[in-house]
Amino acid sequence: MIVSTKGRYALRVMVHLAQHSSDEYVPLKEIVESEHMSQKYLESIMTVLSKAGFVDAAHGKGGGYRLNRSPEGYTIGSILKLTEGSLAAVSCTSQGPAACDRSECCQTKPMWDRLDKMIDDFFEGITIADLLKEGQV
Amino acid sequence: MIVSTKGRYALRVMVHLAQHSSDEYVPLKEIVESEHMSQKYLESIMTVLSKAGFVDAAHGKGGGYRLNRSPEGYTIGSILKLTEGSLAAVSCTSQGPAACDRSECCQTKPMWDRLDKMIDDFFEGITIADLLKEGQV
DNA sequence: TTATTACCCATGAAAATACTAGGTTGATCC
DNA sequence: GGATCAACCTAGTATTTTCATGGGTAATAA
Repeated sequence: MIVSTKGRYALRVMVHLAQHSSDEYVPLKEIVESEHMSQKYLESIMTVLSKAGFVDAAHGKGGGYRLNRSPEGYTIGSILKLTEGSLAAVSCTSQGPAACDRSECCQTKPMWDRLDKMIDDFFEGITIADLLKEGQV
Repeated sequence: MIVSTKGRYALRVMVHLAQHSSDEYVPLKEIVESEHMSQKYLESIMTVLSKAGFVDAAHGKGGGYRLNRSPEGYTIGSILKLTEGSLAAVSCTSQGPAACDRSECCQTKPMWDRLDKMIDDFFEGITIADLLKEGQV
């Protein structure tokens, strides 16, 4: 598994915010109800997104979260890297070159590097805006 | 993480067998020493490869494991699917369509499907023979 | 000042991962 | 036919990751 619920929830929340966009803040409670997620779990994810400047947050009545860019401004890769930490398909490549002491003689290392590159390109080539379109088949 | 040590060990063993090929059997002990792996852990992986008919096994003195096809006959995908069970990047897609009850309305599902397809094509397009070449840079 | 909503910190159950331990079966060599 | 070698089988276990839960605090609006 390359992407856990953490990253998937983050994406779905961003899509939800994009769909219900305007200048209004959307409270977490509403998202949780319509997407059937755990509120407490989502809170911890939203804090990360908020601290990283991906969303604006507002306390109190009428508060909640909202996007601060257009949906085109968020790549899937940027969101997943933030919430998942890394998108590496194997541990050999997730911590930089030093993670594997056999990297110089390992016959499989070049393949993992190519895979990582391919996955990174894939996610960096898709934005939240693309997901909105994709749903309207 | 999409590929655990289990699958990575399996690949490295297959590469090792391909490199030391002939009609001779290679005992696990030798592989473990040259690749620095846990013997007992590898045993459990080899049993899977053996039962699936990927390698021949022989007991006793002069025994061990050997490939029963040419290196071109093994795709990386076939080995990883066997040892890892699945290569799905997200749980939504790993158990077939039924795994996610929101798949019909989910905006992200088509993306996961495309990712899975891409990863599958990647691994099915590489064989053990390719890895042998890759190491000789 | 009360309701609402984000934020913070700690804890925990369940599953997956990466082994470890000890014994059994089958083949070869002397 | 006994010693040795190496695959095979069953079970257990420590560690880590995942996916939350619970309780409280801080900021904002009506």
